[in-house]
Amino acid sequence: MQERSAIASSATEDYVKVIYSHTEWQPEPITSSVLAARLGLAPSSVTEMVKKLAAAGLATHVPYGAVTLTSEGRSLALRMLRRHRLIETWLVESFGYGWDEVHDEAEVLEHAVSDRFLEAIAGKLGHPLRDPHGDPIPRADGSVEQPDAVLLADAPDGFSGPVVRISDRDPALLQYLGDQGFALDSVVTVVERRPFGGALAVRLDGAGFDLGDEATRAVWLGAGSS
Amino acid sequence: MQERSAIASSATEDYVKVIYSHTEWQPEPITSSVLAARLGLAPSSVTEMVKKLAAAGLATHVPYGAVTLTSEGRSLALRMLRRHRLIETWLVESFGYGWDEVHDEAEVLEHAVSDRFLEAIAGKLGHPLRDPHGDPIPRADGSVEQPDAVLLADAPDGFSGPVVRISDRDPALLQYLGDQGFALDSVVTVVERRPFGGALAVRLDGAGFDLGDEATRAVWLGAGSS
DNA sequence: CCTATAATTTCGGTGTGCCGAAAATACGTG
DNA sequence: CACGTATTTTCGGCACACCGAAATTATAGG
Repeated sequence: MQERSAIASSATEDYVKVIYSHTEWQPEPITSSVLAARLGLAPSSVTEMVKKLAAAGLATHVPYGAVTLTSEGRSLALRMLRRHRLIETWLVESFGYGWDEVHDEAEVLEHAVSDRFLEAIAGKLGHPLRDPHGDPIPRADGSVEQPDAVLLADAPDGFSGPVVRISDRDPALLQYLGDQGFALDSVVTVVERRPFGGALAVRLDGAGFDLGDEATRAVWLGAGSS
Repeated sequence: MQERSAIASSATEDYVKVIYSHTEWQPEPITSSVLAARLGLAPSSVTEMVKKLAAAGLATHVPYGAVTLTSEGRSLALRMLRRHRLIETWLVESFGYGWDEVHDEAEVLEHAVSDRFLEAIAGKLGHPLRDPHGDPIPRADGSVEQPDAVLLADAPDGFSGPVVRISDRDPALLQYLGDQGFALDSVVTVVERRPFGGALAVRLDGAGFDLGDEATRAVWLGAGSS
């Protein structure tokens, strides 16, 4: 029998969160090198730490292969995502942070606040189910509403639908998209895909512009029409 | 020339805060063993860490003697006290925490929140100058209003004055005093000092009771009358 | 002033989490 | 299928902050 839910270190919480987050966007499990890149660490550090996660019963690891979470690891990850996203929502709603400014603050606070405190802010916010970027906020019991959505990069020409989610990975991109008028629920229409891997022409609030590869792979559109 | 204000570790912040706090109550500088006791650490750990504080230009240390802060150390300490006390105030005002419940949460958050965040809550609270225990909150520029007050243990018989400060060191004591009706600004009158180091009889809101040594050395009364 | 006791420091050691360099393994291409 | 490249792991090391045991220094009482 493994150690039953010993208190996880801040590092452990970060690893687990990143491992889980990856599967939110991509079905394939994450590899060491991607994990290292996301965490900004050397690959060797990741290998070592993943071994510890496995020893703690939070992850399983095929040597030279992928890293997967156990159900215990997944539940810790969901707990951390709930914390991160509730805190982000709260910073925007109650403190006037912009959606491009919340990430770093939430990154620190998610490890620091108590459950009591967290649930207090959840209550104040009316137990929201999505954060300022449209990311779903797991409930305290670990259940999540995964919105079905199509990546803007994958949307067919003519497709039109509301923005339901925007990746918060790159604050600069968030700021740029915000400046262009992108917001949750604003309706985007795919006008034309420029040939040879070029930009994607879209229309938003009547105005049209081109989006590069990075941007179109960071925006999800909800149920719409072709 | 020393390292100019490199970012202090959480441990450093704690040491400096405790060293400073001690001088708030007692004029003599703190010794290693008291520091160790306050921090809940082994004396040997403290010796070692104090050496690092000295190397960082935050403290000076006479071997086998006292630990004192440099002006740089003092300013870091004041910064941490401002954080701690603002957060405590905020937890009470905005989250319904009791004054005996805020300490642990604040202890963690004080190392985690950004300056931007801290000043946002300071603004929300109207830039208060004292926390729920009556402890003075340093201003952002490092200045502090030290209320002049007399320790209940030192007050003469017949002395009467408002509670201006209660030590937050022992949550259980805070809870007890709260239950007895003690609050900031409630007026306490010293009735009689029982002989042979006995309890102190006081009167509060018409009711009278005896307080032991520990309690009378945790309560300060403001300008009053004998 | 000298000694017993108390406070402090030194010393060797621990756990966590990180790194770079070198070795091991996997994988695509010819 | 064999070989070169890319990925992953192993290994030795480091910084931080902690510990207990042993050695050192301070201090109070006789």
